[in-house]
Amino acid sequence: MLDLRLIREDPEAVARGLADRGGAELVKSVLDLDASRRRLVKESEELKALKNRASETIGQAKRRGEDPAAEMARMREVGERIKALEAELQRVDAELERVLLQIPNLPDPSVPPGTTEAQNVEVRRWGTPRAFGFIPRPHEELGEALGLLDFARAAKMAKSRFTVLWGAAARLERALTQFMLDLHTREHGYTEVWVPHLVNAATMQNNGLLPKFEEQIFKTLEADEGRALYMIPTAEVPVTALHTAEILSEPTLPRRYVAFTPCYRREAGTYGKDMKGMIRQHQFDKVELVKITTPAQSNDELESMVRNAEEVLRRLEIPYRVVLHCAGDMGFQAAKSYDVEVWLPGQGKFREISSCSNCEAFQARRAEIRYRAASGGKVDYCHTLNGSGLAVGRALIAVLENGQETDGSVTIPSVLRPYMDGLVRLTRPT
RNA sequence: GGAGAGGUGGCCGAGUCGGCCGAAGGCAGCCGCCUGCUAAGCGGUUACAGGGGCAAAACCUCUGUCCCGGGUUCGAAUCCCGGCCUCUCCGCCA
Repeated sequence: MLDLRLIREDPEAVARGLADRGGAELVKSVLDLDASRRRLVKESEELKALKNRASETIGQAKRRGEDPAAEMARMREVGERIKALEAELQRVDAELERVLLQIPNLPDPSVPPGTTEAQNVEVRRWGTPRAFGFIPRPHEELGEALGLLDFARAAKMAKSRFTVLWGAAARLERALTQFMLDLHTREHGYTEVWVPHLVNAATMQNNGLLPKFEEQIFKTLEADEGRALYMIPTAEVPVTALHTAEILSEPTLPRRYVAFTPCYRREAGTYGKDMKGMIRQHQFDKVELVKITTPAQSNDELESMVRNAEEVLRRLEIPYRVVLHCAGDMGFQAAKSYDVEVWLPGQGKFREISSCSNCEAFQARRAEIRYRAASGGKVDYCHTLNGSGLAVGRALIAVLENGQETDGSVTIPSVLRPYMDGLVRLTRPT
């Protein structure tokens, strides 16, 4: 959610910032609603002040043994008027919030303009794709041939976009997870947290996922609809929510958290897209990085977060590139975001394996995550950042495709072998 | 799931038959004084949000907030209803 005050004070700048991402047309209605809201607040507060003063004198009169009946009757009427004003105010507030929730975050000044993927900017590349000497196969072929990935059985018990991992593949999933968590906790200074995988509607809304992305999220069925829980589409949701409605002290910032959770996504509207293999699943594992910082720290912390995500692929010795999103290609909550794209020889292209975003105060404002400045004691909103460090399923794909050999076996990156009892190669079990 | 108890400021804790309670007292923090010794004493001070005034900061003022949401009342931390959470006992359970 954007700062209402900013919209009020400089609506043109806000509209300009939103030009590439949509929502600019909503600025006008925010302004109108805000104006009527303030009118209503003013009037009802004046009446309340009047009423409070009168109640005071009524109390005093009663204690003196007088009968302030006339005054009481008058205040009864004032009370009715206040009630009416508040009903109207509630309506306007709800509408204002509804509109505000539709507006995406403002891009950081360093974000390139543009409306589509084509205007994203590649910032750097690392590693050289292997020369295979044969045509590298996509992971789903490799995995099925090795008896490690089982799409048919997953579809039988659930539906498409689910996968069963057998034996060494299941182990590899766990090894990757463990490796990433160890790297981030031991070397990058993150604190590991374990969090709920189902959260309430308020938490989803504070994050920015509701109401905009309701159709992308799995939801539990409750007799009382208002108490439904949502399966997290990413650990970003519960981890960022950790400090909801808290005031953190500046010296404890930045907070750096890492969490491992499964992620659940409906993938509505992606029919036909990435249907093969386990690129796009309803359920996948992810190691997520979250930071809570002061406004001054956040952009530096974004840079180091991307580096932390990249480091995973460097240690796995898998090529990748880093892309800076243009304004129009960013997620709803992001002010600036980088994708790390891993090289997938089976597809012959780079595919997103991590997305690191600085949401600035967009989420913090909704969730009321604040900090008290070390000097001066001022309270202000924190900035929140999140990034995958990394998507485990896609990392597994990358390991399979990049490590494949002529005979269809797969060489395991050396950094993972300690987590696999020293296993060097995945081969077809005999 | 059943029965009971409870949710007050950074923490502890008091709030009578609803008014003078944004809330006693203690602790902690901050500022100052005093003191010359690893401490104590004295005085003051310390919540958050929103609106208005101000070019703005300081500041002034109003409103709201004693778990949350409704209600009763001229007036509610105090009464009523609903919800959430915590604790104890029982049941069930990985």
